[in-house]
Amino acid sequence: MARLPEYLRALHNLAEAGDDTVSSEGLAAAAGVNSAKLRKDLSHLGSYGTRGVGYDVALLIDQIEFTLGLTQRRAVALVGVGNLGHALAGYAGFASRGFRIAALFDADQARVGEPINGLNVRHISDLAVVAAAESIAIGVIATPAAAAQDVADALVAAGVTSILNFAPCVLSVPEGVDVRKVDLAVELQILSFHEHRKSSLTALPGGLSSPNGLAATGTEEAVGS
Amino acid sequence: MARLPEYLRALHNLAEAGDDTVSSEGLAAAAGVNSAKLRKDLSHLGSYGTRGVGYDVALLIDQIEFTLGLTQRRAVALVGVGNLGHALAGYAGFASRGFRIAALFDADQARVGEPINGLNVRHISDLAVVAAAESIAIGVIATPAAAAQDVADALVAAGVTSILNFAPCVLSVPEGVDVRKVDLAVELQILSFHEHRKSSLTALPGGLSSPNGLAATGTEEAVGS
DNA sequence: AGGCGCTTGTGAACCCGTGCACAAATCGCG
DNA sequence: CGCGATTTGTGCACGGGTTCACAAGCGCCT
Ligand SMILES: NC(=O)c1ccc[n+]([C@@H]2O[C@H](COP(=O)([O-])OP(=O)(O)OC[C@H]3O[C@@H](n4cnc5c(N)ncnc54)[C@H](O)[C@@H]3O)[C@@H](O)[C@H]2O)c1
Ligand SMILES: NC(=O)c1ccc[n+]([C@@H]2O[C@H](COP(=O)([O-])OP(=O)(O)OC[C@H]3O[C@@H](n4cnc5c(N)ncnc54)[C@H](O)[C@@H]3O)[C@@H](O)[C@H]2O)c1
Repeated sequence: MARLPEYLRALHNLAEAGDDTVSSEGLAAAAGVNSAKLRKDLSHLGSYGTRGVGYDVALLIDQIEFTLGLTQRRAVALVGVGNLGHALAGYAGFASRGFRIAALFDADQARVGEPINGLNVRHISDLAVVAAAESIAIGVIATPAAAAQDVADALVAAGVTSILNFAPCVLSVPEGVDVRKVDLAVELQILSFHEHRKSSLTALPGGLSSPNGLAATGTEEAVGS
Repeated sequence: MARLPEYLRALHNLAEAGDDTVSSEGLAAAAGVNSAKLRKDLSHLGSYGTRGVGYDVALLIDQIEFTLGLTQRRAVALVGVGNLGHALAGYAGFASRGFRIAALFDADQARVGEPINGLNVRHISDLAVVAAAESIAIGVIATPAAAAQDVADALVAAGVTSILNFAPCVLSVPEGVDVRKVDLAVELQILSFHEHRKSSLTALPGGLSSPNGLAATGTEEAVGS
């Protein structure tokens, strides 16, 4: 499930706080989900808590990390060392969550050779050999949208089977390759939609009729203090 | 629906390409979704295409932009001008998608006053007055996780009712405030899970038994060339 | 040792999103 | 003017995710 990383983060927080066991209720609150959902998710991966007491934090962390394939530190390639690429390359949060940025690539010769965070930017033409040498299976695209498809093709040709795409465009990849897209403008537009809905609602204080029957789903967070 | 922004982006691309009308099939392909789903989405917002011909691109853009509340250019506040915050502040994609970064905030006095992209960083204590003056309803949090809840509280107190959170933590906000979270490490971990699943599958070539019954949903992209 | 309270695991109902398939409608052309 | 090609809009069934609710199991305290 896509919620396992959230559980994992919450568990690490609990482990740092010194907790040894957690109840499903407590972990659900820390991860911001329903407790029944969490129990069902955890049961699906065969992890057994002990009734009456809860889950063993350290054991559960191991279970989830194994399920997510984080027992090995995975190497990722970052393509496009521009505005966003710099921030990503300098981000310490990846290393602490099971990943190692193994190589940086760019098409701009002026950027090639630039050292970032102890790593030198390499030219995109080196992608294939470096990916093979470092056994890179995950690629991150932080190039303009116009170049994203070409980069994706190059990544796939280099043996990458999972791609995280920051460019606002749809990628077409062969079967067996997974793509996840992160589009920040889309996130803001969804928030804007909520703003629009809210202001329409306050304009009609009785709430007689909502402006439409739409409901945005996804990464939504249920409110509540 | 959360897919409207995707449709909008695809429509803008089509408009730039000079197309006047689109079939649901064509737009669905450009947005990477099923055509029936797209038609149902569009029918939900009352937009009427003409049968036998398709949808009017310009009209549909207006319809979707109205539904998303993008008729007015919305002002957003960005809090935390660090590694990631710099990239966001310098990103041109927000302006072209209906948003205006109206103010930058940070707690670090060394950063206050720094000009970024024609905007000066202000101290977080100015948030309330600036938000009121600029009528800011959307806030972006790009601070460390430890500070995120405090920043969220300050944003809410300043009248912000929608928050985009980049810090890896759950925020608790009062009812009526919407929060969307973007966690890049989570995205990578989901990809890692897919990698793990794929490698387990190839290890058992017959595919007799999948390692578990999990299926990650969400921003997934259906493969296919 | 036995009972009691707490927590997990899960059965089942429910709800919603998804996709198929088709009727209705519109345009272009003869 | 009428017909066929094309495309929208939608009824309906299916599947999966979500939630409630409760039985089963475990530890602790007496
Ligand atoms: N900066 C942000 O905060 C932000 C936010 C959301 C989305 N994005 C998206 O992320 C992408 C990158 O944004 P940015 O602001 O970093 O842009 P940028 O122009 O600063 O950086 C793009 C980099 O990609 C490199 N590049 C171009 N073509 C390439 C190719 N074929 N192969 C390899 N490298 C290539 C360029 O040399 C440049 O260094 C864009 O698609 C943008 O829409 C950025
Ligand atoms: N850099 C990335 O690529 C990246 C990727 C994913 C997630 N993130 C997350 O984004 C957040 C920011 O990352 P970063 O790399 O930019 O960190 P950073 O340390 O470079 O920047 C954080 C900024 O927030 C400011 N800040 C701290 N406390 C504040 C407060 N109370 N009010 C206002 N400002 C405050 C700091 O002064 C600093 O300028 C982190 O939570 C990180 O986990 C970053």
